[in-house]
Amino acid sequence: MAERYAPCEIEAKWQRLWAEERVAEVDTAVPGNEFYMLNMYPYPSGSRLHVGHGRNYILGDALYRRERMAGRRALNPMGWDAFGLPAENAAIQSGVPPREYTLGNIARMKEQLIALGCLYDWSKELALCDPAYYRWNQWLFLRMWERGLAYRKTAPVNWCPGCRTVLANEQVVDGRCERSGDAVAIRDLTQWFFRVTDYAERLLEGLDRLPQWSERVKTMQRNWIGRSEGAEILFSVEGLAEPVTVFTTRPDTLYGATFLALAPEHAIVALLAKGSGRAEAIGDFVNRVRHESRLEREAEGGEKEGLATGAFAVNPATAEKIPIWLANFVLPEYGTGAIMGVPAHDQRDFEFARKYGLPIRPVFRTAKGEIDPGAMTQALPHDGFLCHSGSWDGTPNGPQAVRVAIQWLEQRGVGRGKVGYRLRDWLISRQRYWGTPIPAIHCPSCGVVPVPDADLPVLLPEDVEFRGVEGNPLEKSEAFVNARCPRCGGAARRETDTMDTFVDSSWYYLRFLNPHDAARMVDPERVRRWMPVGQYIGGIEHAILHLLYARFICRVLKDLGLVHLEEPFERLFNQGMITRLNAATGKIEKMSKSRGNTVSPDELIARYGADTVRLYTLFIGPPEKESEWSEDGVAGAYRFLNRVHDLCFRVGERGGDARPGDAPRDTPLSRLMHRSVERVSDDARRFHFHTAIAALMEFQRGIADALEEGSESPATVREATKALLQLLHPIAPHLTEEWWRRFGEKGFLVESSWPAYDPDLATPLGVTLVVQVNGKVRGKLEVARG
RNA sequence: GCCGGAGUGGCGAAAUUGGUAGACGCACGGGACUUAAAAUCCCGAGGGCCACAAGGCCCGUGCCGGUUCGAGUCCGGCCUCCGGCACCA
Repeated sequence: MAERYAPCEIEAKWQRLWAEERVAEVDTAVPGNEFYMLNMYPYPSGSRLHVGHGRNYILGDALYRRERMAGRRALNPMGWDAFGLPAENAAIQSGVPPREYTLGNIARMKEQLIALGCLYDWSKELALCDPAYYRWNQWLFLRMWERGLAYRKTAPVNWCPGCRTVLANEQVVDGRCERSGDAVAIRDLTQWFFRVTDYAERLLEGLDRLPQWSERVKTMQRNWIGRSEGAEILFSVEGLAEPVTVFTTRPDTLYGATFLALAPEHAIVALLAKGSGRAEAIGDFVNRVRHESRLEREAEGGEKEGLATGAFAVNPATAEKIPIWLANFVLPEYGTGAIMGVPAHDQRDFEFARKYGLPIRPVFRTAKGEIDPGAMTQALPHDGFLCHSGSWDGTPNGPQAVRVAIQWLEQRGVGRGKVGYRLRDWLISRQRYWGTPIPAIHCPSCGVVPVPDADLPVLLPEDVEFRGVEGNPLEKSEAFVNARCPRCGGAARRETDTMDTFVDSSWYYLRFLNPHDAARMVDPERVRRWMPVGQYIGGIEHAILHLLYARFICRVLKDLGLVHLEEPFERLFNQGMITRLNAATGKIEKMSKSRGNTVSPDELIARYGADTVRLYTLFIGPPEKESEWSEDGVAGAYRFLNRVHDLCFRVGERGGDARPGDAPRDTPLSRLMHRSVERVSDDARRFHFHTAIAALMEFQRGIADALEEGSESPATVREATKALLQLLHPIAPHLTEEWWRRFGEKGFLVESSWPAYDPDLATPLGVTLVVQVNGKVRGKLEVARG
């Protein structure tokens, strides 16, 4: 009579034993070559605390176990990225203070992770909302400020007049506040930035040294940085002392520039309006464009809107007066916020010129000759040879033409070659309570003054109220806001902006090495031993922002002499998201708390056990792909574990006590074993646990059949069964530990060595030869290898 | 709109390098065991056509086209869905 598989008892027992005997403890002082950790950052949901899908954690844990079994050093710490909007919104909605809400979520999720059998080294646990952690955000900020890498400038924000607060883009729906429904206004605020653009070139170059990152992510990052070579050209403006600077990638088309277009936000607009006699029309236009929400303005390839300022600039090449326009499609953040309009050769400029009756002048002559501008229906390609371009005439299109133009500009002092980037500086200010306070003090006489290191951390006050209608609660805390100027000692006002949570998550991986070090941010010696992170796992939604910021901060730390490396993550794996139908929107969306479509693992664990949940989660499909959550296959996963349990029981009953080496080497079952070890090892290496599981299912069936038929020696069956347990262990750790011990092994299975295989025995004896005629299968032959 | 990715049976999927499309599961159908049911085990199955049968033929990896002896895989053009977003001059 077979024994029943009782997952709850087995799992509770092993979770207790692992904790008591401290399996996961790894001394960071010991050099190692692998370092596993988990990305805890499902932006933009903002919540770093829920167990939404669990696959991230199970994937990470399975890899960690595989590495341990392979005898390689691995560290599996857990960090909680616990600042963010959801905690603050929860406070507003329910009255629970953000800290309480956050710590409660951490405690609950920790329980869930332990219940899933994840082996974290809890001695290295971090919470990023802990002052012991965020004080180092502040310390880093001060070092960056000293070096000019942190600075202030104005930037527009979404302002909700009803809530008297700044809204995240996510909170603006159709130009209205998602909570109050008020129309959202654009306001200019002076805010803090990190000068990530100074690192654009280094961030771009570094991608070439990351062979173990997917091309997919590297391409996205390259496009995001958006390097483009071109030139800045100075256009003098009638009646003004200062010229307008324009960035263009095609300085060679300068002779075809028939107008200038400025972003309505451009600093010079106010000056132009003053002398123009149409200040009112200009003011209206600027206002209108600025109140188009950013999304509207940037979306839908929208309608080109423009207004002539009445002012004129001089084209430095032709010496002609050309009109200065304002245009909604020129963005203040890119380049210089001003462009030269070359309608003959740029589609957007062409549409704009047609709409407003501006001249179109081709400056390239193609094989077909010149084209009548009036007959054009779209912009011409840059093709052929320059014409109508003075001394540049006859230069062929391409880098040469650009060089000729730049040389000409530089000789006359009206422009220069320039590399432009699409990347913009990182706005880190948030007008919110639940984040790292920015360590600055506004003094009426000394200006903006840094908080001295000795006064860190600047603590978030706890005695604040959340009602969601008075703006940032920090501003209401007298005890927080009222400060002494560190320089003159006079009464001053503390900065109330807090930091973007991406600052926290940009360096936490380093902190796992010295989580309780009160004296310094990072420990360079341990960094030298452990870094870079051997394997980083995170959702594909972080392909750009988080990973770029983390690479940026790592470079800053290197420049500060704190770390020796520029690239923190040697190998990157981006798992796809688990999606699920959102009942509220009727759409299939990524599972996230802010979208309210998460699934808790508790119920499934209670019904089938953690091993089944892990097995099923990994069996869904390839982890790099997104997949839609469904529980249809859970029962099948459970059945498989039952079969394994049953097999082990029967082998234990009849298997004898064969010793290693007793088993004959070359039998069908031993060949299957070697083949299975090979398949599972290869699949696990490339994160394809789902096909590894398929191989394990075939392996289990093979052993069971051999046992049933009595075709193999007890020693071979027992050896194969133990190999099955080892291969299955990263996926279903509890059941496999249980049988490993029952088969008389001492110590933990997770500490055993990963089975090796003999390539000769892993190769099938026979091969199928397929006969194809014209690509169609016409026959098959079974033949012996060789 | 821009950048990146995906689309294969009723469903999740496999095919790592251009060479047997659908492994392994779910759901389903049939059978064994049982007084019965559950559980378990065994068998079946992409679609269509021909055949009493063994078996044979055709079609089939989102759509249209191309390269190749041969395409799920490579190339060009579309459609739909997902992620990111800042009209990139």
